[in-house]
Amino acid sequence: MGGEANEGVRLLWEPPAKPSRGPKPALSLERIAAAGVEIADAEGLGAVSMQKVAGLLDFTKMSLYRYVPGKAELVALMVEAAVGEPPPAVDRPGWREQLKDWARQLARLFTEHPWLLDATVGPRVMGPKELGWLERVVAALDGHGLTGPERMDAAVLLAGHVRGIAEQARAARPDGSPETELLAVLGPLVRRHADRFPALAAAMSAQDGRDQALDFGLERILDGLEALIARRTG
Amino acid sequence: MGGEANEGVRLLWEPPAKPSRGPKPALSLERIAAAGVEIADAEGLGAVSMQKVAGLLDFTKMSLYRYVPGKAELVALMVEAAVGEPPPAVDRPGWREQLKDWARQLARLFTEHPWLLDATVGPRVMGPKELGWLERVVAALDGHGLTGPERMDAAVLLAGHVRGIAEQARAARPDGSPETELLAVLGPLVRRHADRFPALAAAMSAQDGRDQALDFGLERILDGLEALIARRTG
DNA sequence: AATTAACTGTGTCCATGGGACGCTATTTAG
DNA sequence: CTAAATAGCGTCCCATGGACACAGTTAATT
Repeated sequence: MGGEANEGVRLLWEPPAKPSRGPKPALSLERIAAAGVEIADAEGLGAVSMQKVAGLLDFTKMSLYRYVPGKAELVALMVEAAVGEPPPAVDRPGWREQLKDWARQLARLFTEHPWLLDATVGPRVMGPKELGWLERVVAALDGHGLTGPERMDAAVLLAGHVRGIAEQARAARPDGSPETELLAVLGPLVRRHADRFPALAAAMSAQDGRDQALDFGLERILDGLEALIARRTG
Repeated sequence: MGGEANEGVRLLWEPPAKPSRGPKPALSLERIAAAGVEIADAEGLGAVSMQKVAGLLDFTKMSLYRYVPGKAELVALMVEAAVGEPPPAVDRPGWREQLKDWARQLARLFTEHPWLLDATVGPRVMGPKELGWLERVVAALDGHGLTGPERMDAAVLLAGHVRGIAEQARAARPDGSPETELLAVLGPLVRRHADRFPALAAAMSAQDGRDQALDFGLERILDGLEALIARRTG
């Protein structure tokens, strides 16, 4: 319980100020985070343990604690490493294109690192890179008559949608994981209990490409924002 | 790894068919799930262990395994118990009011059981109650010109938004938890690096009630859906 | 009523996980 | 050259999820 949140903040926001005396560190936060990401990409966040990360680097578990206060901070570093610098603003001018591009980039991120979904639940301190992403989307909405909180709310709305879609996409993926692909089990379940879930049974009858869901919600959100912006500026 | 997903499905979807011979079970899935929910409500999902749940019921850890194949299934039962029967459709007629009410109810659920946010990440089998909630929202959209997949996508969109808001609300809550309330740490951070996050710094300058965020996104989504429906039916 | 099969609750054991602590080796400021 | 500071490591502890075998209990069958 004594995680001392301040430590985590410093680790994410301030370069670790290399010491003058003593042996040279053989590791670095970057290498440690990269090793964690590698494991998480391959086997999921659950497979990331101090042991495994250290093992991948040919060090012992306890060595890592010279660099990282605890596992929570390791995961935070992994998130920053995986998120990376926010993609440069696309040169197309409209806010709508900007947001659409941003959402697609974010979706790609969740596809490449599905464990980000697990690593970014719950109260946590965001790092500069993650905040950079947020900055990008809020900036894209500048100067269209929305208030500050409204711009933030719009960002949360967009991010929440992408998250939801990514989660659903992950569940549907075969993955090689022992999870009998969820759709394969949920579909028959709904059909077997069609009396209790008539609307679901009807809605699930048609099959279509999965990527539709991202764009569908995206267009709805953008339409809604456009309506508000028109009301404000017109 | 041998979780045998089928077991979990049966546990959620088929009543456990009480045996004819042998001693009467002193416990029940309901009591076990309730105990788990009690602990999670009080101390978070991380505090839920077989030991603690069993201890709360004055049983030993291993007794639970007579009822539940493993911890994953325990959590699934807890989710079903916490989610409860979907709220009855409100009697106001419009789909818009229906969806608004549904979203608010879901938000209330996440407020009362914040650990639901942790328990409902990642691929998992949904129980009948959870599917009942989904059914409600899909049903509300019946007969307005949307295709089946579109209705599903709309549901995911709405649920994703509520989730995102709930997550953000939880992070802002003081909680008594040792987490230095995130906003209190993130605000100054953004302000200190205002050069790197100009849009964020500007957007965060104004403070307002937190509940705005839920309704803001909700109205945007509903506006977007309304535009689509108008296009389809008009 | 006696037998027996099925079932319940439990005690013991193991592997894995995060983390505390102290020791030794190394490097550089003075 | 010496001493302070720091790096990596070995050992220990505790909590957790779970396997497994065992003894007590109950009801269907004989």
